[in-house]
Amino acid sequence: MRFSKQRELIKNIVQGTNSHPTAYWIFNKAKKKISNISLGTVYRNLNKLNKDGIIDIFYDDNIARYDWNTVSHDHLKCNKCGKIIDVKMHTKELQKEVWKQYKFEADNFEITVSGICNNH
Amino acid sequence: MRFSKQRELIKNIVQGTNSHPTAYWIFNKAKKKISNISLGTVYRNLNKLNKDGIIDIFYDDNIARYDWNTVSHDHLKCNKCGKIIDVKMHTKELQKEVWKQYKFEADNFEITVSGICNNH
DNA sequence: ATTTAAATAGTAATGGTTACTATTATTAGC
DNA sequence: GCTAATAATAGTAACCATTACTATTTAAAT
Repeated sequence: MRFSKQRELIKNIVQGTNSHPTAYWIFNKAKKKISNISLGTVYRNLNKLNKDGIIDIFYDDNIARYDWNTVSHDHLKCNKCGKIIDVKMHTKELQKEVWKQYKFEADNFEITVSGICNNH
Repeated sequence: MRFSKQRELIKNIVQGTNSHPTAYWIFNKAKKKISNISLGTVYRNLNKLNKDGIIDIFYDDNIARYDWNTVSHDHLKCNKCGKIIDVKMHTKELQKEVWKQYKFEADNFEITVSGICNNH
């Protein structure tokens, strides 16, 4: 993969926020540095960075969000303020449970917890 | 809400399968009974049935899937055959965990487990 | 039976994302 | 440093899932 200042910028934007941004948010942020950057470039690079394991993609309902945190983790989503908080849940018990009950070999857990965060 | 044979059909299709169908799949199935049914009608009624608590919507990556099972439950997704299996995980421990560690009042858990199902 | 408004079919529009293409820019070999 | 090869880009068109619009049909209350 060849260097490009667009990809470098996009990577830095994702790695510089905890806000789990959408592609469009990243695009607008990027435009402040490279005013004619293309939305297609943003998507192409986000996908490329994801395939290389540099960033993470997850879906909040039906839209993609990007995350610098590539180690498997979970999300707490506040019903009052919409904030999404990164957490790491203990899944060992769940893993045992699905194996015992369903003979399912789990290799990944995606847990989204909805509720009310500690700001309310 | 007024009766309509289209909505009745759509409800029966969703309630008659465990396959977690997409809107388009439901549309095609519905066309066999009402050949000129409109895709918009399918979407409108799926949303209406969901708002009335008759069916459930969840998102598999970025596309909506519909489920007759409206009680909170979780999914095992097989990486080999793509099959999505309904399960009910025990979330009491997780609930305690998010409260103790993050002071987050959980009211719903959405857990998707990826792995290999017992057909492989 | 008549009236009223909800629901529909058909189609256009929207929003997020991907594909295409001519041009630009990185990098390897001289 | 210069050139050649080709990866990456900007700009735009296309795509797909979903929603909105509108004239017409239909359920059901009077």
